[in-house]
Amino acid sequence: MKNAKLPRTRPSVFSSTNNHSNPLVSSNQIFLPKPLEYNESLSYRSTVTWSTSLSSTLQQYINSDTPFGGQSIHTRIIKSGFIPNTNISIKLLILYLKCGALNYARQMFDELPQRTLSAYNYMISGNLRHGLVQESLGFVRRLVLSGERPDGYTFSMILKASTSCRSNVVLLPRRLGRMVHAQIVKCDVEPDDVLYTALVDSYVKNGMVGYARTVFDMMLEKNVVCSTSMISGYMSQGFVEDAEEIFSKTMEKDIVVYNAMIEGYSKSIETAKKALEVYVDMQRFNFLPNISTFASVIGACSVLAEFEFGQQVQSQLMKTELFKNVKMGSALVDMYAKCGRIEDAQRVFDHMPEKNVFTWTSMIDGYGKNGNPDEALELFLRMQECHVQPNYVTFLGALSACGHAGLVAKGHEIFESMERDYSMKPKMEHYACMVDLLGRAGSLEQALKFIQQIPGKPNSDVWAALLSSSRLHEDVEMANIAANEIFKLNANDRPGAYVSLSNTLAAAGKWNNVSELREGMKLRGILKDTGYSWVGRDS
DNA sequence: CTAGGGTTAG
Repeated sequence: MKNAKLPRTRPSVFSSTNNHSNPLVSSNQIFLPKPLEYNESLSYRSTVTWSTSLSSTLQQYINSDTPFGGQSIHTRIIKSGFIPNTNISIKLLILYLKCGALNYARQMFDELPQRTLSAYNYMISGNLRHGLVQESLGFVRRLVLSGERPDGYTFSMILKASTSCRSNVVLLPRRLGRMVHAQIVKCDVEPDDVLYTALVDSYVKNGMVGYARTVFDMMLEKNVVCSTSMISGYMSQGFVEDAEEIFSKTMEKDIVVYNAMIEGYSKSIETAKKALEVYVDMQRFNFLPNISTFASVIGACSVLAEFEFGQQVQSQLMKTELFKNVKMGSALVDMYAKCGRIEDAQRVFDHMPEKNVFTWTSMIDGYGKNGNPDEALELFLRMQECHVQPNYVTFLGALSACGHAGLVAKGHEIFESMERDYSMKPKMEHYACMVDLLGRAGSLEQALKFIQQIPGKPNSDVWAALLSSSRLHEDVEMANIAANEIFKLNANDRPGAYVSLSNTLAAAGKWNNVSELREGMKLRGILKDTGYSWVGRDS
């Protein structure tokens, strides 16, 4: 297969799709000039004319919104036996990239007489834009091996590739960002705004806001794009005031930067009210909310349980075409459910033309949390009847519904069906849910036994579930076991475990033990005399 | 040919 040549006459790249029925495509083909017919007997001069004509026709297809029709030009070239020059080959390559016909683009690339830096960059960009990160990085590799030196375009795409994928695709992206940064310096590439922004974003996406800020400060003029990255970075680390400072200094605001603020604010209950303010504010400046705006502001309403504001947002959403969107519907269902407005959630749910696993999960979880676990489990069944595959969050919702209803046997059944029927390996969260289920029902011994048979090391969530059940049932001995396991595990969870344990002791009237515990915690440095401070910045 | 934003749990 590796050495397979292009067919003399190609099958349509889009034979599987319906593009020929797209009226835009056909009308486009009428308006575009047809290249001259190639004739073997034409003079050299005519050949040049034909090439020029082909080249400009291809360019028009590339520039159009409907590049698909351009493939017919390639077919005609092949049929005529004409050997296209490099210019035309590159244009065909760009055309195929734009169409998403990446295998054809690759073949055009491989057949080029010489591969220039820009040809590499086209391949890197095209593959990246169609989500093929591995392929894209493969061309980076080939570029480096060819001895050609990458330029600013290449570097910004490498950074984008490393941030647009999950860590297992590129090894250690956290370090990769640093390495690329070093290579940029080494290759003597003078970064422009775009490359600076890509660097800022790469540091931001890896949680290194300190480095991001350093690069950000190196830019003489901060544009709205890099400010947005910086804002998202600060927001994701909880540095709200730093984000606000950048936002206030951003002169030419656009919808994306507004959305970044709304999204950042919506993450915590303390700031979510500001998310609503920005949402109102941006509309005063005539920015119409788009799909991201709606998603974030609906999220803010969920956090605040502000269903009345949510209703207004919904009515604005209804005026757009976005109300049909599954993500929007799911966000609304979730919002109403989180606000305790389960009948509103159900109404949105019923009117949705299309539902996905997110929609079902939100609804199931909503019923579970609003004191109707039976309905939750009923929905869980109906979802499976509708052939929607539950995911691991759905199982958490179903299991916690069982926990709230005290349906221990049912919980076990669902837990077992997870692996048996869906080949999904339970995660620690599911084990924690089961411990909660058993513990809540008062079977603390059984919960402990369950923990002991968990494959792998139980984390502090699992022990915390046992601890809170112990507290619920005032089982001091079990609370001690659970809290001690947490003390051994995660420093961040110690204060919480301490509070829970000392409450259990207090509830059982064991005041001596409470003060003993307090002294012991101080000695071990888990409890400080003054308040806690575990807020730290990176770098 | 290069840069920024969006749904589900605890």
